[in-house]
Amino acid sequence: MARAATTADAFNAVAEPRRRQILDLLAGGERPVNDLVALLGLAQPQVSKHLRVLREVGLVEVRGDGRRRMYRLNGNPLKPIHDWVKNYEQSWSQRFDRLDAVLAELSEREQGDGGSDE
Amino acid sequence: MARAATTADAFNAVAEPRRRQILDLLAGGERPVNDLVALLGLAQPQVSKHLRVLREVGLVEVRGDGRRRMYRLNGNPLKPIHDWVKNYEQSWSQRFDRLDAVLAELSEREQGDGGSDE
DNA sequence: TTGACACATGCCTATATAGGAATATGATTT
DNA sequence: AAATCATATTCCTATATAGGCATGTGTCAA
Repeated sequence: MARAATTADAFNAVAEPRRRQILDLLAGGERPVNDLVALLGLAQPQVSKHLRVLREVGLVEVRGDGRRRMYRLNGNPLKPIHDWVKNYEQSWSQRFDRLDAVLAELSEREQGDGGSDE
Repeated sequence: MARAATTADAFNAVAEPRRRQILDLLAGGERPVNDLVALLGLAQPQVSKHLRVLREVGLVEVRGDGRRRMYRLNGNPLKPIHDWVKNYEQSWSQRFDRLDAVLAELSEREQGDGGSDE
C-alpha cells in the first residue's frame, strides 16, 4: 500500500506546511482565495488544491460572495490531534525522563537523611 | 514534487496511525521490538521500518540489550505539533465559529427587526 | 562452529501526492 | 454578447511511501 491519503484525516492534511499556513491565515478571519495567493506567494491553482484538501477533511468551509469564494476556518477536526499530542506534553514541559533517576536518588537519601531541591 | 518525506518532521511521521500506536505503547516504558510486534499484531519488518522513521525524527531512541534492542520514547519532537495545534483549541472548546453569525444576527435585529432563519 | 533467536535491510509494486502549466467554470461588468 | 475577473479542474511527471516477502547482520547458547 501507499501512504494514506492527505484527505484521510486532519493528521495527514496538516502534515503539509503550506496547509498549516493557510489555516493560520484563516485563523485571522474569512478570506478569499486571492488573498491567500498573495499572502502565501503561491500559484493560484496550488492554493485552490490545498483548500480542497482542507475542505475534504472539514478544516475549512466555503461561502460564495459574488465571484469570490470566502474560506473560513473550522478547527474542530484538529481536536483529535490536540487530544493525542497533549498526552505527551510532560515529555518536554518537564524532564520526566529524568524522573526515575531523581526518584531513585530521593529514596536513597530518605534511607539516610533528606535534602531535595530542583 | 511529491509529498514530503515521512522523516521530514514529526508532523509527517505521526500522520501514520501505526506510528502513533507505537509511541502510545512506548509511553508506558521502554520495550523491545518483539513486544511491539506482539502488541500491534504487525509483521516484524514493518515494525522495524516504522521504528526507523520514528528514530530519524528523534521520537524514539534505541539501546542495545543483548540481542534485543530496547526502544524508548522521546516526546520532544512533538512539541512543535502541540504548540501549533493548541492555538486552535478555542475553535472547538467554544463555538467561536458561531459567534460571528450570532453577533451579526443581533446587530441586524437591533437595526429594525428581522426574522432570519436558515 | 553451528544453530537459534532478535532484529534490520533489501527488493518489489500500487498508489497518491505536490507542483507546473493550461484550461474550464462561474459571476460580474460593459 | 463579449470581455474580465476569480477560482476550480485537468493533465503531466518525479517521488516516496507501506506492505509483503526474502534475506542479511548481530548476539547468545551449546
